[in-house]
Amino acid sequence: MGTKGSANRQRIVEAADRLFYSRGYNQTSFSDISDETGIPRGNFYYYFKTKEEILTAVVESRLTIFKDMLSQCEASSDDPRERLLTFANMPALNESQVLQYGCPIGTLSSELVKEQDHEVSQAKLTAVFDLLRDWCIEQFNALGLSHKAHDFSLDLLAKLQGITLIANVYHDREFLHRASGDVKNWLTQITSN
Amino acid sequence: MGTKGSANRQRIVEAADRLFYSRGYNQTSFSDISDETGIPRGNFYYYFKTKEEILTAVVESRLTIFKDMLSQCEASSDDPRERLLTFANMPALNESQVLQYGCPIGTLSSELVKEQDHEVSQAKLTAVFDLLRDWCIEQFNALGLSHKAHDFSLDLLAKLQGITLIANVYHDREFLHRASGDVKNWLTQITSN
DNA sequence: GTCTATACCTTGATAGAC
DNA sequence: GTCTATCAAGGTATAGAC
Repeated sequence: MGTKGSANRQRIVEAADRLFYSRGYNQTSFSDISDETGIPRGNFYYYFKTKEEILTAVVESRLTIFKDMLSQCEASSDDPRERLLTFANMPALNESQVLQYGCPIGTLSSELVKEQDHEVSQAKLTAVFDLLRDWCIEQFNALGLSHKAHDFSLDLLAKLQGITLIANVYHDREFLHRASGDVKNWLTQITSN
Repeated sequence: MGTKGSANRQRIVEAADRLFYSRGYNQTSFSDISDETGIPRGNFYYYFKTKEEILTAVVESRLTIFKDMLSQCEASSDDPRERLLTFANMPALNESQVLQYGCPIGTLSSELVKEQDHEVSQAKLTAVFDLLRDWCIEQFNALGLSHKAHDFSLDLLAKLQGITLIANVYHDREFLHRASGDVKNWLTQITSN
């Protein structure tokens, strides 16, 4: 296995992933990651040259997590309509995390757009959004809605980001589920003909 | 005038407001604010005991800005329906800022929910959301939709936050305006009977 | 490959002269 | 009221022993 297969490296990325999500990137220090993993600070630089490289690795890790999530959506049904419904249910499914910390890519994006550095990580983050958008487009295409597939897909992402943010700010479980239902109703409506 | 009327104090808050918006709270240092205002770092502590107090002052400043914005919405028409449409158009109206830095309260909230400190500022931030929500509720009430006023209001906030976040991530001006139009269509639909 | 020690800088915050 | 000098703590990053 290559350098990326190191057990320590993976433990660092996993801990950083959790901490970046629960505290934010800028509020997570090497000491925090060291405390969580038991790996001394100085040892990080054997695996990563800078803190941003850890960030990049975390974003890549989230990319594969979202790929797996999309695989689950595909496995849920052969019907693209059902797949989209499964997709739209993800925020509600991850209720407790969403209420506490928001969306793993939405909140991180909000944090990173504000900085002039981290261009690499930021590009990779946008790639995660692209992944989701393109997957949705495929589903809409398969439903014969190719003329509106792009707009519908961005709409869907915006709706989910919006209810996630409001549910997070208010820690409102009720709203999260009610609004998720509304999104699913909207999906059924636009995909029925 | 009270202590809050000091010219220097106001200059600090205004500079901090801009910087917190464009760089984020945690990424803005006293040195940054000092550079912008020309006021030496050490002098800040005459006006504010901690950095969080500056944050609180900034949030209070944004609260009054949003109050003014709502006043403009009310002045735009006597019809609550028109007022809501004016409100829904705000992200599109502030296009350039939204595309670059997102929503002034949405992004700040996302940043602050992740921290255990800043409870005071966080509470005041939620108060800004409450202000907007309650104003929307009033408009829906006036339209005879009191049974759905609360849900509609949260929906509206979520929609605007969602399109703002996606427009920000993608720096997509087209989407911002198209999706704003959709929200306004939705408003006309649910308020017509 | 792993760990310790440490350099160097910036941070928020303080003390005290003027 | 305003400013300079400085503090202690914590940040990222490096050097080098094992």
